[in-house]
Amino acid sequence: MNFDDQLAELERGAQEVLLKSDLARKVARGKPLRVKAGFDPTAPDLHLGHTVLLNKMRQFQQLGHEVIFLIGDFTGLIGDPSGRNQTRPALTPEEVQANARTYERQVFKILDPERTTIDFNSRWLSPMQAADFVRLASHYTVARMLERDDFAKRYKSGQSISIHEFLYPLAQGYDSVALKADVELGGTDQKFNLLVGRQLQTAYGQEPQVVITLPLLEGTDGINKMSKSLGNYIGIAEPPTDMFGKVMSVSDELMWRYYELLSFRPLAEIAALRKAAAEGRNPRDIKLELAKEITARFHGGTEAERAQREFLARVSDRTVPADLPPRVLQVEAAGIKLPSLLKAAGLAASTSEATRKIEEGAVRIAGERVTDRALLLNAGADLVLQVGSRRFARVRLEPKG
RNA sequence: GGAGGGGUACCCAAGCGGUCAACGGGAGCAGACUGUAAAUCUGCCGGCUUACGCCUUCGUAGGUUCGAAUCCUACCCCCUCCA
Repeated sequence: MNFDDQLAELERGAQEVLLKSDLARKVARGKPLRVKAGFDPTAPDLHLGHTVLLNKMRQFQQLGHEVIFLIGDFTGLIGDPSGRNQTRPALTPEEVQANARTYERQVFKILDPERTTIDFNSRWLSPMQAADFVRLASHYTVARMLERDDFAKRYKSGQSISIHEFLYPLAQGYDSVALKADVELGGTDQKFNLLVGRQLQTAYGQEPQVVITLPLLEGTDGINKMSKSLGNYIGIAEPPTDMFGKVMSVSDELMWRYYELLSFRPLAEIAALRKAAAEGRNPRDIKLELAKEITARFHGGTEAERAQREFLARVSDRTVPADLPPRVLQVEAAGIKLPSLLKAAGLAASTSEATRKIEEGAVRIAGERVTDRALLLNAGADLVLQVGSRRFARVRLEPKG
């Protein structure tokens, strides 16, 4: 890949590159760059939102650069005040290690293990003496600290800012010094912290790192950023059919955003897809390709194909999934009433809910809509139950005792 | 340390002695529509029920009352202002 293409590739999808000229100069040297990205030691359940960053790291790797996956176990003690997060409970070293292993397992679906170094910032931050921290703190000013938007807002509105919160950006910035980072990647919400790194590197006599911020991916609702707590996420460890279905459930508009940030396709190809859509190609088919690409990334091509077939069968043709694991339920000799059965099969949270769903016409047995809430099912039956278009169960009823 | 405000179902938020399982909004679920969605419209949205009803819920624990989310007492928690 030539120089210009390489630069274009690295800037793809980025919100900001500070400074582009620095990046060009560093790349032009032809030596592998040290690319750093920090991760919180908590919440090791990664979702697609996290992978925007990982994808960028991967791009660097493909161009021959070295990536440092930094786990902020020390800074985790502080708790990032970005976006006014609550103080997090301190994790034990064992928990941090366990989380790190979970990260590794998930992260190497995207990153190249050969070109990835996993590191912990406690390695250099823990041994620091109080005097070292004083020295570190001397390189930054209160005025600059208060430039950060959330600090500024809180200060202005009279909300408290603990001194230790100032230490977070400093510690994170110092990580770049310790690692001699050439590039640091992060979400747009990290911009301030990343820039502190540049400042501190200069103060410690190093060449400042290039800061690349990446946009925060919207969740499946298309409004809020993807997050586990909002329930609008697509986890990278989710089963293929769920993953496929969730990608398909995003709006047409959001699909293009996902293409831009999650697909590995060249930009030219994506442009071609847009053109096709504008000329009347069914957006559903374009979305299928996206869903397949993403599912294949985490589960392999075969599973992705299967998930697609399943999706089309279930949603387009409204048939039940092929390989439902059968469940055996014990029932009284007199049989079991439908609402109780739905609850026992895990398709409804309560018999009350089950009753409502039956009356709403949402319940099907073997594909046939059932509206009789008093329906009695007897032992010996082998049933495929369905609530709505998404919840299925196969149950075999056996007499109790 | 002083003064004041508040804790209601998943979230926000009304209610301020009975008509309250509790207005309204959001989220969620379902039906219709569709290209799978999104949007829109409609319904549901504590539990149990042989559908007649029954049971539990409004920070916690007591009390007053025929009757309390609503009044009283104590306690716990949160917030704001002053110091």
